[in-house]
Amino acid sequence: MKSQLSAKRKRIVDFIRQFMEAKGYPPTVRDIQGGCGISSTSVVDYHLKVLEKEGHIRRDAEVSRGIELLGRASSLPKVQVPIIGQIAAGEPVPVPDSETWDAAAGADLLEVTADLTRGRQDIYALKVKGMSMVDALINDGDIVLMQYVNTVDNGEMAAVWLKAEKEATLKKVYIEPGRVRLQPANSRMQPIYAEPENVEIQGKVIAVIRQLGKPA
Amino acid sequence: MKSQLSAKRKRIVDFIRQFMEAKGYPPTVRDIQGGCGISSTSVVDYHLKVLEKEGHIRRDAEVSRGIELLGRASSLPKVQVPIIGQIAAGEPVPVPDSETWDAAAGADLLEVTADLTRGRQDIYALKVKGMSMVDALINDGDIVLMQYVNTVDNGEMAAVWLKAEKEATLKKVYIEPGRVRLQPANSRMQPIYAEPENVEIQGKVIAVIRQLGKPA
DNA sequence: TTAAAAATAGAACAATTGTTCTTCTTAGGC
DNA sequence: GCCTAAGAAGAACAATTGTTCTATTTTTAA
Repeated sequence: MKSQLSAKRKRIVDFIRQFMEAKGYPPTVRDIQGGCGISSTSVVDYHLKVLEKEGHIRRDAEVSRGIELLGRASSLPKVQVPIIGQIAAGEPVPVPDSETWDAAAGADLLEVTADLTRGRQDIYALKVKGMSMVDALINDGDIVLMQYVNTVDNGEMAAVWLKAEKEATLKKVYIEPGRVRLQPANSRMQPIYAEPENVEIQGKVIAVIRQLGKPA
Repeated sequence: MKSQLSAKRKRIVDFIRQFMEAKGYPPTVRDIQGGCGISSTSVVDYHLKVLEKEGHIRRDAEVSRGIELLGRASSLPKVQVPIIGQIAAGEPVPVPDSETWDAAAGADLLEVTADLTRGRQDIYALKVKGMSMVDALINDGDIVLMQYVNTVDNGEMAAVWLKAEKEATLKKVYIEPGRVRLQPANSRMQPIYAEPENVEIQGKVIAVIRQLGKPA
């Protein structure tokens, strides 16, 4: 149902998008009139009616600024995730506290679409430092999205703190009788085993994001 | 400047957010009045004035629905990236064509925030199949964001098609005198060398996204 | 060329909607 | 109690803004 846009109507849609971005609310018919160099409000209304029929916008009758851009741009909400620190082999893993998710708290924020977090709560992010996690297929500089939990299901990847060794690592965790098996994500590599008392789950790994060719 | 919200004002802010999500445009004073069970428009105006002074919203005077939520919505635009196929060791790498970025073209779309693509154009995505890319620290099921280019700078990671071997791989590419060095991202591993005629750059790797614990 | 469809113009109207004014109630500090 | 500030109520007003009507021009198709 969504046919191709004529030049003028594409201009109108673009204008609505820009206006929305700049102001936070949609333009009026007269805003569009001025912004697109159209000489009458009735012409704007005419094109808006066509755009609605073609499925590019949705309009609410008799409602001021009652225009919504469709084209499934607005579907997925964004989530802001605080980057609370870095994870490195020899350092304790930063853990979120009650203030971590206060909007005011000024930490670095990463913005991701909600499909990455799948609507989960208590999400935070850590920046990976060093090459010690390559067995988990995680590189220096990667961002790991974490969920703050103290237990994980078998096979889920978690940030693990090995108390005796004072070492942080990212591994798939399997609870086995009398021991915990820590399995690298790279299944070609060998697991290591640890005493249950020696293992502290610091959080569950939800996703990994790597940007290549970063500036310094 | 952003003090804590009283119960009633928190309700108003939440209502504005929900209304915005549902309708695509902000509510009127009277919408808020009805939605929050307030008995007079002047009371709504009173609270909106306070919310603006406290920095939670921005208002445009004399403008209908002239309310913008601040704080969140740092308004990084989102980008829709088509997932045009999969990349596996023994298969040719899908390359985008002119129709790939037509909004209408129905392929799977991945939505990411623009900071991931850094505003680059001609971005597409591939789903990694198989374990053959683990030397690039890329796992089965990962999504790689690609930019459609035929040449890369030294050290950038690219999707490479080795014509003779009929094999696809993701490697860092270094042009050297008389040969091309293909270096795994895992720097502990050894590079391989190829004839320049045997190397076809299919695209540059911009980012890697991995979701853990996916449903089937 | 000619007729139909698409697009444009200008104006007037009516509904929506922000603003303001006055009065009243409630809550907390002294 | 008495005071001040915050909050609430209702109504009236004025600006904003969507809608509609008729007439005209341009484009498209036969």
